[in-house]
Amino acid sequence: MLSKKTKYGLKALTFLAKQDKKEPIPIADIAEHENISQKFLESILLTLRRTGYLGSKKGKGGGYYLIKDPSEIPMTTVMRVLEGPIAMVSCVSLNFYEQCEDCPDEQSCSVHKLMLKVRDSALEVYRNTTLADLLP
Amino acid sequence: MLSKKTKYGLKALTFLAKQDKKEPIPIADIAEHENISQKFLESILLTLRRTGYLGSKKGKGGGYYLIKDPSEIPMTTVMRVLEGPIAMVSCVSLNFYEQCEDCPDEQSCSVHKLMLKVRDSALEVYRNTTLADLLP
DNA sequence: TATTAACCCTATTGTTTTAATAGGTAAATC
DNA sequence: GATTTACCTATTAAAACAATAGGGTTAATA
Repeated sequence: MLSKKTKYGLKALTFLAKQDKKEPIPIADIAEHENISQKFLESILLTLRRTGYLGSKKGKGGGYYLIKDPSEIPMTTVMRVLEGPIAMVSCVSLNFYEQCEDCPDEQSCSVHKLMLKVRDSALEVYRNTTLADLLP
Repeated sequence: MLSKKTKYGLKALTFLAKQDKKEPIPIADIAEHENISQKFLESILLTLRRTGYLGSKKGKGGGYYLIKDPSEIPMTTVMRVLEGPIAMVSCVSLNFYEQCEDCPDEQSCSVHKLMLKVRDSALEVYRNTTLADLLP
């Protein structure tokens, strides 16, 4: 299941992408429009800033805004930062690889084989989908 | 992340598929060969029986065995029984659909849009992969 | 420079899910 | 009828999740 963190993060990004003017939007505004706990959203936006696609400005008139055009923001980055590894098992993860402790041989492991396919298909979706594709 | 339940279940099915003779294999044997807690595996195999692909026999000489050929066992069924819905959000689930409580309009929801794509791609993998494809 | 409104950070808590354990029941075989 | 094996119920320990609380810091504005 998708975590609420990711769900809220995506909704927040979409909300920012929909803004006409690219002025900073306060957290409180996003939280209200998307029905998200403000404090929770705060931490999510902080996390999202690590993607480099999201900028923020402090003080009066401040808030969050997109640095890049939505069409330049791929879901691979967003999903990895919010949800973590795209792979369902660490032994098929590109960015978070770890050997399975209980698995004697990766090549002959059925779980490995299946999850490799699933990862590849998910990756193709995320790579070919940008924030712009998610707008109404 | 894939649950251990699913991981173990897949390993157990693969182990059964690899057997030359199709005689029942006791849980204890599967558990030992695949390094799985026997009690945990018990409940997993019970769950898997609901797919209709797995048979069991009690008493001496009993155990679990595949009813169908591995090539006739698609991953869609196995994954749904073990891991639950293939969709990452209930509003895009085919078999476990539920409306999101916080979402005013599904059609315009960015999460819905993205997760629909992800579901479709995962579904394609699971539909086109049988237990036979996972054998070494 | 004082104020304001926003971002930033740490810690805690309640809930749910997961992974496993324990103990007993039912059925098949010898 | 003793043994073997699957079947069922309940409990628990640990982890992850979703939020809450409270305060601290920063930077515009007046």
